[in-house]
Amino acid sequence: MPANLDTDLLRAFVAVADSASFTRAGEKLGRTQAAVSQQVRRLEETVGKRVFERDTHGVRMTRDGEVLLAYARRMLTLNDEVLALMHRSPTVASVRIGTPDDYATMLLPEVLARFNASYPDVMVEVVCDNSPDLVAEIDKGRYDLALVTRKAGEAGGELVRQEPVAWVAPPLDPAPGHRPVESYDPLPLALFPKGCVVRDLAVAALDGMGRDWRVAFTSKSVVAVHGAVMGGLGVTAMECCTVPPSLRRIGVAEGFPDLPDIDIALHRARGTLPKPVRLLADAIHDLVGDDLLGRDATVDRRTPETGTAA
Amino acid sequence: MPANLDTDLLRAFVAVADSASFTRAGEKLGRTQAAVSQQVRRLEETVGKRVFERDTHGVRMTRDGEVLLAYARRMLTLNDEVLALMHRSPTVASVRIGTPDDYATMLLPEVLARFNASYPDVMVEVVCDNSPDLVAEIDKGRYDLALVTRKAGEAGGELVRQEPVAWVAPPLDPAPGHRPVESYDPLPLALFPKGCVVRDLAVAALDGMGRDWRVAFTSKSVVAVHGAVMGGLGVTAMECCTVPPSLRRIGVAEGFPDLPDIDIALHRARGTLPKPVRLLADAIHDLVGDDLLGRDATVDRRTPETGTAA
DNA sequence: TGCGGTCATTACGAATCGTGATGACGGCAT
DNA sequence: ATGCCGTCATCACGATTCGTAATGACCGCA
Repeated sequence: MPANLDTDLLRAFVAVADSASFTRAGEKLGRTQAAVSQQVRRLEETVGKRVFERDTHGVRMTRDGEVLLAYARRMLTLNDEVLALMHRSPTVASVRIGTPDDYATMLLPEVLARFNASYPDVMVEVVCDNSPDLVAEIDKGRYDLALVTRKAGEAGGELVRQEPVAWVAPPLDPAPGHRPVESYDPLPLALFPKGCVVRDLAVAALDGMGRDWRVAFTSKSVVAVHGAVMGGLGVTAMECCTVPPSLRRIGVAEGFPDLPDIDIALHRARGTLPKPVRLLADAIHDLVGDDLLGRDATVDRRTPETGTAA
Repeated sequence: MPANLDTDLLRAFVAVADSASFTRAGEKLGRTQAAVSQQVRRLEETVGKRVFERDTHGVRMTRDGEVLLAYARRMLTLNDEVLALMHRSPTVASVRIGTPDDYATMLLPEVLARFNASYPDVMVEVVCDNSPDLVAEIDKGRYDLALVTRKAGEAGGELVRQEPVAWVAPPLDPAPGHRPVESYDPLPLALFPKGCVVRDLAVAALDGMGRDWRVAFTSKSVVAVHGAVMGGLGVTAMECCTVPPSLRRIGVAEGFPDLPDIDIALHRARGTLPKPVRLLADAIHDLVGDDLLGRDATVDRRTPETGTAA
């Protein structure tokens, strides 16, 4: 609906305003005086107002011209700024990856550190959101990559690795007469908000065995969930690779249902991806998929049954 | 030197960014998809960077594209703003007049009041500066009119009226033994800054009769000079029409030299002036030139000799 | 393997734009 | 008064640009 002011015309207009002369403006612009005259005329036609009072011996600006001049200068400044910005600085290679908070905290730092060691020029931007939203938005081009959780065997994205999920409880309190929180009924849970795949698995498993539960704590932040469990607010379920050593895994021995593994999947934005993006995707496959991370000495991979036998 | 980003191209670029599709952007713009494709290509050529990663099934923005997008939006916002501004509001008739501080204070208010009564729709903007600067700048189009002082009979501008200049001293102090300030030697003067015509006349006249003087006070503001004289800091010279009744005129009786009249001249900007400007110019000629102002009962025109005879 | 969607490319015709010449007008000097 | 020089406006023309329509290449999906 609104017309577009041709930037060339604005440039000519400003030149005339500055030099108070069509002829000198033409010289400054490398154009003929006739060209400048026509440019100003065209500009005046599109704004619908006369911007200069011409006369056989000079040029004066009208009030409307002064208003336009201020805007024209701002527009040209932006024009020049962005051109300088684009032209000087070589495009910095960057990758934008979306991932849930837990992977961003427990999985990615190691990957990014190693990746950065190999490709120090690539800037990586990590955005946290829950997995379903990430999958929905990657097709809109908001991310180059998305490392998300999906239910085992589902479609969508490339499988990076399968990851066991464990129940996690606070450390045992040696005080006499203390009842562990996992024996409460209904069972208090510290969970991620709705939309989290592991949350769905956990409550489905509890429902399947007829165990009552309630949500005692919710946060999108994995460290907050850690803290809540550590503080005794409840138990949680999370991927083994995100369980800190200070917490205690529990399982069938404590009367908890087995939880299926989940997939850690990598989605790529559509289209031909820039090289840095492919490089980071490869690094994720290599480092996350090859058991190099999150399964080392501090957090071993033993199943809860063996690991939590009292 | 810097290239110009065609606003049409920016509009197309933003449309593509918003719709994430060349085809839909084309529909939104009323163009063909092919046209949009070429527009984006041209834009990319002028910025020297690829702004979209295209692909057979969609479009994603590059990092450079995001930078450009922010600027493009700002530029288009300015574009639309100024067009709305220019298109909606009818040009308000306005006149910009430059004049020295003393006329602006003592002469113009009356003129403008009467002018406004006849032409209430015309907005008058008064800018104060000293006469030589005003004359220099009116040719640059900064003013429509300039009402200035010039030496009697000089060229430049239209003579509005001739105005006598008088020496002005503080009221007499009846206290016994008090010496009037005009008898001091060197004579203390309260003057306008350099560039003021009356100032030049005054010091030239004093120098011509060999009287010593010093500048005791300087201000561009006529009321400040009034105050300085009233406070006894010194004497001054000013056009009769700007002498307030509270001050005392002096002249040859007190040993002061006669001062030549000065001209009050009206300059017009070059070119064909808008009607409101011509109307105000006429009003100034009528009201200032016809002795209707500044020479009435409160400040009469009698020469200093008769007016200050003790 | 075709269908339907994407964007890119091409050829061509119309519209635009800048040039160079010319005209009108006013100031200034002769 | 008259001619000269400067201003901006106008005009016709030629080169360029731009948008269209048609076509092609490619990919995902059924």
